[in-house]
Amino acid sequence: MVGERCESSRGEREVMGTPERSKNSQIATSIAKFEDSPVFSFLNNLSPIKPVKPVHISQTINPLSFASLPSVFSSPHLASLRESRFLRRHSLSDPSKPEFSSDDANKVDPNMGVTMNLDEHKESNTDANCENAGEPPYVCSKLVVEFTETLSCEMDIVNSGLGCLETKQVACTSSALVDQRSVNMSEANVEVLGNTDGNCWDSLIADASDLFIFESPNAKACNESVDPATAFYRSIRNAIQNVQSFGAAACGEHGNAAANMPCQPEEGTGVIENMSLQNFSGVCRGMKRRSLVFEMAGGCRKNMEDGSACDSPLLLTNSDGNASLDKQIARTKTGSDCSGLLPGIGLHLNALAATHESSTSGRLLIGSSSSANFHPPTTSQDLLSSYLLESGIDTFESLLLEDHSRESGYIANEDINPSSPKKRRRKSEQSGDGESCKRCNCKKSKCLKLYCECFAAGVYCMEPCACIDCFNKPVHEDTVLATRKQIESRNPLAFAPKVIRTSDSVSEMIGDDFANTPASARHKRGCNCKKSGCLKKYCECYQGGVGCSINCRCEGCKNAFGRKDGSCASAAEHEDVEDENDTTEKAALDSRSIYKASIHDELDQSAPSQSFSKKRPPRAYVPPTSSYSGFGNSSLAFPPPPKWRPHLEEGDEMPNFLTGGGSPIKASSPNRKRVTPPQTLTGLRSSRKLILQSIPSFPSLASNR
DNA sequence: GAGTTTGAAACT
DNA sequence: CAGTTTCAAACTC
Repeated sequence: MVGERCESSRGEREVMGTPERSKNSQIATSIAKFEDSPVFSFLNNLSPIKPVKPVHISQTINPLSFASLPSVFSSPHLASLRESRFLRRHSLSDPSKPEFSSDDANKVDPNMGVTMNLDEHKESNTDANCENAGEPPYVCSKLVVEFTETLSCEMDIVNSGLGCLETKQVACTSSALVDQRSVNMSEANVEVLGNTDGNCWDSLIADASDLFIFESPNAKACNESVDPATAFYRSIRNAIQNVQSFGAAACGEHGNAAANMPCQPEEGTGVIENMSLQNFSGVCRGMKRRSLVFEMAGGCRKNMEDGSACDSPLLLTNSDGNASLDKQIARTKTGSDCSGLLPGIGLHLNALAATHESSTSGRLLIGSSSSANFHPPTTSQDLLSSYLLESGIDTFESLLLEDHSRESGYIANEDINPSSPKKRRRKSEQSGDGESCKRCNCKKSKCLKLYCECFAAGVYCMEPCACIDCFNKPVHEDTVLATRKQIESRNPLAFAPKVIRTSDSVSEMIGDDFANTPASARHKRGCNCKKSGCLKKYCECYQGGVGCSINCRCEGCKNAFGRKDGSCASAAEHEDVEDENDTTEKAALDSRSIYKASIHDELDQSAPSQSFSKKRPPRAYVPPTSSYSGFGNSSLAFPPPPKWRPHLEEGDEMPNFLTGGGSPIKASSPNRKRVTPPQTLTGLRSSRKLILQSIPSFPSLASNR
C-alpha cells in the first residue's frame, strides 16, 4: 500500500498541478482518494518516465550549460563508475526510504550516510522546521535531499510540514532555474537552501563545489566513505539529481496533493522498503537518464541507458555539430553507442569499409585496406591522397559509395546483356555467389597476379571461378596481401582503375549530355594496341569505353569512343553505319539495347554510357594537343561501349575499373613507358560523381598500406 | 568448347 | 628502359 501510495503520488503529480493541494488536508483527501486505486497504482508504475521528459526538454534548452561538466562526466569509464554508483546509491537509498517511515527512523544503514542524514532530517522535518542553522552543513543538505526527494515522491512530505512545502515552492523556483540550465545544479540547491536556510549557504556552496568531485573518476574512493560529510555530499547529489529529474514537474505540481502524497511513515517497514525499492527503481532510471544526459553533454560517450536517452535533446544538440556523422554512426551502430559519434576517422572509415564490404560480397581487401588506410603513409598512399585530391574527392566515403554504386550498376547491367560468353558467365556468376567475383580462368598465375581479374579487382576468387591452383582465397589471405604489396611496391597504383574520368574532358564537352560520355574519361596509361585497331576489348581504352588519347601508343586506332588523333564518329554516323560494320554491329546493338534498358540506372550511375543510352555516339576525344592523327577516320562503326557498358551491360569490363595495373607514374607500355600523372580532375562538384566513377576502388588503393 | 588472337603484365 | 615472355581475356570457329 505504501508503495502504491508513493507511486501514486508520483503519478498524480502529473495529473494534478494545483499547489494548494499540498496542504495536509488535501493530501489526506488525495490519499484517500487515490491511494487505494489500482488504476493509479498502475499509472504510477508508468509515471516515473513521464516526469523526466520535461527535464530533457529543459535540458535541450540550454545544453551548453553542461559544457562545464564534461570534464567530470566525459570519461566512459567514469560513466560506468557513475552508473554503478547510482546503483549503489540506490541500494543505499533504498534503506533510506524507510526513513520516511517513522518505524524505520531508527533503522540504521551502516552504509548509508544519506540514510542517516535523511532520517535525521526527517526528524527535523517533523518539526516542520527547516531552520537548522545550528546544525552542521550536512544537516542543511538534508533539506535539499528531502525537498528533492519529495518532489520525486520518494519522500515523506507529510512529515515535512508546511514550512518544507514552502521550501519546495522555493525549490521549484530553483528547479526552474535548473531547467533554464542554471548550469550548475548545485546552484539550484543552493538557492533552495538559501530560501530555506541561508545559514547553510556557504557550506552548501562549498559542498556543492565538491559535489562534482564525486563525479570525478577519482571519486569512487570517496564514495566508499560514509562519514557525515560524504553522506552529505551524497545527499546533495541525490538532491540535485532529483531536482533535475523532477524539478520541472514539481514546479507545477509540487504543491499538489499528489506531490505530497506521502509514503506514510506509519506503514510497515518491509512494505516500505519494497516500495522504496520499487520507487527508487524509477528514480534510478531518472537518475541514470540524467547522468547520461550529462555524459551526453560531455560528448555523448556513454551508451544510452534507454532508447529515450539517445533521443535526449543533448544528443540532438550534439548532433547539431556532427549531424551527418552522427546519423551515420547511429545507423551503423544502431544508435546504441554514442561513442560512435566521436570515433577517429579511422574508425569511421572502417565502418564505412565494413559496410561497403558487406554490401559487396567477396571484396577481398576492403577490410584490411580500410584499416590499412591509416598505416604510415607510403608512396602509394600519398599517391592515393593526391589522387583523391586531384579528383575532387573529399571523402573516402563517397569513393566507397561511388564504387559500390558502380558495382551495383555493373551487376545490374550484367543481367541485361547476356550476349557474350563472358556475359553469360557474368550472369551466371551474378545469380551465383557474388557480384564481386570476376570468374577468372587463371591457370598459371595462381590468381596472384594482375592477370587475374579477381585479384586485380581486389576480390577473392570464388566458386564461379575456373581458376586452377588458386591462391586468391581467404585461406591464403596472407599470401594475397603480400603479393599485393609486392605488386604495389612495383606500381603503387597497380590496383587503381585504368580508366579515369577527367574534368578536363568533361569541360570539353559541349553539352551536359556529354559530360557522361566515354570521352569524358581516359585511360590513364593509354593502350598499346597494334592489331585490334582499338575496336575490340583487347584494347583497354575501348574496353573501358573511353576514347584513345595522346597517351596511347596504339596503331591504327579506330576507337569509336575517340581516336587518339581526335577524330570521332558522330552519332549519326554510328547510327547509319552500325549495320554496315559487321564486327561491331552486334555489340552496338547490344549496347544500345542495354542503354535503353538501363537508362534509369544510368542516371544513378552517372556512367558515360548514359550518353549511349541516349544513342549518342561515343564522342571522340579531341585533345587540344592531339598530335597523333595517323589513324584516321576509318572506322565509323558504332561499337559497343564496353568499358562503361559494364554499368549497363554485363560487366566484363567492369573489373577493369577495379582492376589496377594502370600506373600514372610509370606506364608499362612496352612501346613507350612514360611517367604520366593521373589526369587531374579539377572538375566541379557537378561532375564529381562522374569523376568518382572512375576512381579506383577504395579497397584496392588503400589496401596493403 | 577448343583454339587463336591480342595486349597487358611480368620478367630480364 | 627496352625487349621478351607470360598470361588470361577476348575472340573466332
